[in-house]
Amino acid sequence: MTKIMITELEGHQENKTQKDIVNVHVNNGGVMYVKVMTDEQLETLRNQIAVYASICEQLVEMHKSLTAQQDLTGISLSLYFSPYTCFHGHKITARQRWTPTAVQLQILERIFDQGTGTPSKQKIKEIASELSLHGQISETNVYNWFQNRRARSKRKQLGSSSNNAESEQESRVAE
Amino acid sequence: MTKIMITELEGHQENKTQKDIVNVHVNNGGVMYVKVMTDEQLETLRNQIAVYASICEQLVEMHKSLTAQQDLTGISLSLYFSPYTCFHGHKITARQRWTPTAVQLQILERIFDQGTGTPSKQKIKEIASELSLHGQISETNVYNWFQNRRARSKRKQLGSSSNNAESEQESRVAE
DNA sequence: ACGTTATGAATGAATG
DNA sequence: CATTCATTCATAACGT
Repeated sequence: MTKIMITELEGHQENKTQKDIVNVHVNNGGVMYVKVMTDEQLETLRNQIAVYASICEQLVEMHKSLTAQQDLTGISLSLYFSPYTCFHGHKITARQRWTPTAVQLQILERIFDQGTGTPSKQKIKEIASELSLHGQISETNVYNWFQNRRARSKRKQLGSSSNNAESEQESRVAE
Repeated sequence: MTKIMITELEGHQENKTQKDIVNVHVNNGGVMYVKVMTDEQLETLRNQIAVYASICEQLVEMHKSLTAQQDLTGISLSLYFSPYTCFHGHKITARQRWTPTAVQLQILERIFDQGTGTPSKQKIKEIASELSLHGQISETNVYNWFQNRRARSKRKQLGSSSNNAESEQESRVAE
């Protein structure tokens, strides 16, 4: 039976409608930060994941049938996923600025985490080449990404190390 | 200051591997059940969703190449969904966002109007420090505020003068 | 309750 | 690199 004392931070707002992910002190032993969420929020998360699961399944099915029979001219597109759930704005916009796809991001993060800090020119070329398999990308994009990523992770470091006394006041949700 | 007593349900597990979303009693007023999760767990959820996103994209790619090869008439699945969608930067949480109090806003506006445009790092610190007397605030908040304030006041200028650019929140038609 | 607007925050790119 | 700018997403606030 673990008891946790939750003290709501920043009481500067009277009518907090449903801001309810708060930081939490665990007072048994150390100090541990956890999130608190309502059933509703958790439900939302579950739904989001469920939607993905559903989409994935449908796509897999689709792919299977496609590869199985080649002559299916009328594949019923019953596999519409209703985009309103998770993808609230399925705009068909042509963005002018590059946005990494999920796959690309994953790869980039992985490389970044390997700590091989400096991405040499050669390296950049390679990465860009690999990433181009998963979507439009240029070497400049890769370069910028690493620049920004490093800078921002650094900034985060400094910011958090400022004054971490145990005062319950601090400890805003990490950015 | 709301105090919440968390008692872990079914304490039949010592080494809580990662089943540790527990129910919670709120003892102020009514009884409210919420879940508690560590950052780590939240991260896990995020990753799960990210993985789904990744898989989905890959599947879409697969499908695209398949349909491309085989000239399947009428099967143009526009499976495109914006990568921005739900987890812009893998953020899932209902992020709580800072909202300046009236007093804070007043002060900020005043400083902004003084035209001392660039708020240096040091300045930011001071301002944040002062504003913290009037409510929860972080240096990042201050930084962002000035950033946004400047950008938007500038945009307004431009918009009113010559051709009216689209408002900030438009959605542009695809290519 | 629900759609709109205002605005805090995230981030790709540019600039020094 | 360090900062700044520009654009866009996401949501608090607000009107209906």
